[in-house]
Amino acid sequence: MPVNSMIEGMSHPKTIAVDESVVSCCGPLAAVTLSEVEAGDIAQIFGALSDPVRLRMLSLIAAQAEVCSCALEEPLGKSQPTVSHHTRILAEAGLITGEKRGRWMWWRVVPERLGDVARVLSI
Amino acid sequence: MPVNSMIEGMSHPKTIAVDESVVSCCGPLAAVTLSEVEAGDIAQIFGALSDPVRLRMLSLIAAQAEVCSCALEEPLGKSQPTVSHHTRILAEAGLITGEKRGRWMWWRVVPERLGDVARVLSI
DNA sequence: CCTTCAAATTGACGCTTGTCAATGGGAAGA
DNA sequence: TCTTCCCATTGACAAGCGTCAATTTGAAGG
Repeated sequence: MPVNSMIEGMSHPKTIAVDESVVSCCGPLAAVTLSEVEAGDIAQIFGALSDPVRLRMLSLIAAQAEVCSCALEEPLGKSQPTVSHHTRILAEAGLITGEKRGRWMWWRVVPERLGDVARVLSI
Repeated sequence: MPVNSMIEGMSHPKTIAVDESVVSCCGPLAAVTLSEVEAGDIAQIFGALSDPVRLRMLSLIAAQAEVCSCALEEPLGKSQPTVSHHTRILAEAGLITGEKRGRWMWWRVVPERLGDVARVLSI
């Protein structure tokens, strides 16, 4: 199974672009040597996971069903623009989804996406 | 289960320092909110996976039982110092292990480590 | 020894990234 | 409409990262 079909793209509200392109579904790293584009797409997702603030953010969101942006600044100890920056990166990687209700932005994790990423590491 | 015991540290030849500190074994992201140190340790591993060249390198190594450093330059299209740089980062993250035999450096993936990382993404 | 060869290290360069102050956009409430 | 409040965007800055040429280390093999 080719590695270029490893992770399924997911759309996201607020026109944040998730790469629906190459990746699509399940397959171990060793199956086939990655092309440069494939590697780039997957690297982007791991890049989203490669920052401590974003990992703690993901952990915070995953712990509840839904979390408001405003509820992230204080536990993370980061400014509002910084929180916005990080949620954007996680969303672009398809790892979280946001929905604006009233004045608040509510974030949820996308478990399927996490599963897809995990599957890349299998063997 | 606390997230600070998520990934088992692994030692590596040639005194490349792998963080044997915090991480130790298995547990989903949502279990407990990550502390800053925990998040930093895990982020380092994802950071190793966040570069296209390193992903292709990992893919190349995983495809065989063992790969010589000298066999990586040409398929990756990178210079010898660059290859050395990337193998070092993957090794420091515990994702590959190297053994020097004669003049050649032979690399293998560490499947258990990949499994541990995958387990972090579970739910 | 001396030479040869593979890998690691150093130094330098440009590009990317995380951060925040300041500003802009848009939705609720008076 | 005007004000308030939450979030996104912009701009700027320092720090980090990927890359390679040049050099060093270290192991074979004459």
